[in-house]
Amino acid sequence: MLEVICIKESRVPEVVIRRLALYLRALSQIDASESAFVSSQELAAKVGVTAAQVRKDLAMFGEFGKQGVGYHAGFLREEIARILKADRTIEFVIIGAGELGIALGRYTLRKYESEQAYPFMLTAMFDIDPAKVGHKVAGISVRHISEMARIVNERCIGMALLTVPESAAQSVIDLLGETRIKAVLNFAPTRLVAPRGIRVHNADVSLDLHHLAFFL
Amino acid sequence: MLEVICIKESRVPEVVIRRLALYLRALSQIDASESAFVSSQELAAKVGVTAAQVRKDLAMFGEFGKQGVGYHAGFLREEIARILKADRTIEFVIIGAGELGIALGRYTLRKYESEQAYPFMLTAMFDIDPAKVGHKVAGISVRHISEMARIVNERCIGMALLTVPESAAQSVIDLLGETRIKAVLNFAPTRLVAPRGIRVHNADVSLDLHHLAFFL
DNA sequence: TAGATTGTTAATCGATTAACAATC
DNA sequence: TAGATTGTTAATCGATTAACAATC
Repeated sequence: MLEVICIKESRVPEVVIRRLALYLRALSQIDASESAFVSSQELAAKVGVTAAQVRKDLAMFGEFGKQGVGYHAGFLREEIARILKADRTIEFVIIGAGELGIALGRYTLRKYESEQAYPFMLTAMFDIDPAKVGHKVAGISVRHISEMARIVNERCIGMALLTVPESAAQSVIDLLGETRIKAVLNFAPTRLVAPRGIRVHNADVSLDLHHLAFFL
Repeated sequence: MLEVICIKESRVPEVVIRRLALYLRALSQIDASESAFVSSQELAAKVGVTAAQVRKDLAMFGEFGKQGVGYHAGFLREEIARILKADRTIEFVIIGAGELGIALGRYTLRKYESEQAYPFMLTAMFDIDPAKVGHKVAGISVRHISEMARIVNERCIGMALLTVPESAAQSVIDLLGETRIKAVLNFAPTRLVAPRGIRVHNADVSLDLHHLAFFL
């Protein structure tokens, strides 16, 4: 007789992670001002989901509440931040120093400097165009793409924003396969074949526009 | 005996609409070059879903294929474009002429001018800052927010991109309640309470970053 | 203790996948 | 006709909601 030992593949649905980010944001807003405890009901109302869903989502990661009382807002915020790795500084790079890349670079750097708990720090920007190399974006120099792999690996950077033209996106992500980059946010309107070990999310404005136009 | 006439509330799941936009993009790419017909299998492979899903999605809107043959690529592209309202020019405005607003304005205008079938046309930009009013973005003048309602209504514009700071986003969308705007793409990192009849989608980079950081 | 709210199990709902008769 | 592929129905899967015992 064969006993199969099933390793509980603790698979967390994507939607749960996304909602966790919403809970974190809501908790960051109430923490200081209101009472020290929040119920799943209150948190749910702020985020726009059901109380049962809040409890279910949190239950995937542990027991954070007290029966009859609710969740300690500060503690829950810290725990969710830990789960989402937002309790440490996350360095990232931007590849593609066009208008969108520069706008996102300035935006995130400003947030990092002004918001206490904002964890994402832009560390470097890259472009293939020699005319752009050397240009400074909010204090960060744009470097040539050929330096990318070395710099990313030296500084152990795991995250990249991809703001290159559609035609360049696939070749850039192929380059990233040789680096420590593990997560990529792709702004190019194209489906990328990701190298093994790299997770790609798409932030495609054209797709959002098409989606919205359906409701006109 | 009472006969209940059930109006088939043709509720289309959000994910289906999103995939429709992906099918449209894939079809636009193959149309000219390859064979005139595509099977659900081929289309599925290009988009990264199953063939059954392609057929199921399309079946929600009609019968577009021929058994044993597949779908005529050009015809299917036109039909999906019609469903997504991408068969006509969709005028939209950008509210908030900061860096992100300007970058998105230039990006979409360039696409509109260079891509044959790109349906989204930026018609006006607005800001509350008098220093920004009058400035031109790729030929489009930035106007004061106080002119927004009048211009949007005169030109029957239904779509808006919201690129104002988080603190201003809710008051702007309240203003939109008085206009013909029906769909809003919100870039501010905050949940908006939409006026009746307005559909809001969020394009929140911070949320995407949190989501991705989970996988580091 | 009494009231409230969690964590969890069971019921429901909806979306995806598989399968196949219809038919080009 | 024979082979292929659709449109659709049934089976599966997974996520959401409801309900409630446990307990603060």
